[in-house]
Amino acid sequence: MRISARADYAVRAVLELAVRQGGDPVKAETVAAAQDIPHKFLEGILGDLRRAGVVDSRRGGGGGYRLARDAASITVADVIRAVDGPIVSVRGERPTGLSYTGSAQPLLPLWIALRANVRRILEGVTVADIAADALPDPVKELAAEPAAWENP
Amino acid sequence: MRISARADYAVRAVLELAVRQGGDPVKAETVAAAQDIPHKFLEGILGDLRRAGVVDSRRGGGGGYRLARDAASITVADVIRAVDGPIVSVRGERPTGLSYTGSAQPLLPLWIALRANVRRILEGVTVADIAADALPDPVKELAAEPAAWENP
DNA sequence: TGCCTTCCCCACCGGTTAGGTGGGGATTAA
DNA sequence: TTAATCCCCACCTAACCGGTGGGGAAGGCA
Repeated sequence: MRISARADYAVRAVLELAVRQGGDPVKAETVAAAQDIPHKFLEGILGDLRRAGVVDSRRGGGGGYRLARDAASITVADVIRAVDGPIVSVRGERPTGLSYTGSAQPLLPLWIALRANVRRILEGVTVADIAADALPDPVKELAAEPAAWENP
Repeated sequence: MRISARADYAVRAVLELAVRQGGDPVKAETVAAAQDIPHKFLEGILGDLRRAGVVDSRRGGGGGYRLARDAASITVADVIRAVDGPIVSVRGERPTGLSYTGSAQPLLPLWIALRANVRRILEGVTVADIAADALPDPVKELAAEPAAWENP
């Protein structure tokens, strides 16, 4: 279960747009420098985010990117789906597309529960939350447990 | 966030050993046929599980595999770690190995919380639970929500 | 002692993905 | 008209995923 570089970069890019909200559009180059993301790679990511309706763009001098809607209405799940597609997959398929037989049958509800649990986090945190350094309480509680920081 | 074929196969293989517990060792070929897993591919997976101390093996006629300990003490997380390494990674690294600066700083606790949440599921479900078709209540509740079955 | 069975190790392989780069065209502001 | 900026496409290398094949090592049995 890996968070890809694209996903990580995308969240950071959107975040960078969020904290510069209100002013002029922000150039891809500016975002790239601020977050230390390869410029051309970031352009592809921003293209995905635009097609998904997360950001808006304007070309030409003084152009750049800005959020397409309020930061409080953009969840981390939105961003990740925009660049990576489905959040959780098993062997490349959505859990609902699987079929198990015999004793393996309870595996399906297990994967479904896992996905629901992941969504609970990623759909419950907005870009505004992160920008304000104010993660929702349930998330803060999870991160506060010392065990969560251990690598078993 | 994908569950690899290796992980899926590994859980199903261990499960197959669990339901045949008590008798003779089970041949890889038998597990492969029962769970429709490519035989040679499965052998590699069983090797990983053996090295991780999840299963025991015996060679020669009448040989095969069996669980190394009680099914109730083997969690799904144990099995997945045995074949795929760390459960959650960001850009190939463990979350604790990351460093974010500036406005992206709250990303670290977010990934940590995400990992903790995933672990809660995978470490909370044992092979015995699945074999008995008796998933823990919290998992059952998650899977019972209709929204968990939708593909947004 | 052979012989059969089964695991065990290693090498390889084709296709996909991840991560990244480069060039040039389209659009817009000044 | 010119400079800036996004936009699209092609490409590239390395790694990974899923899978296969051959042969050797260990164990049971006659």
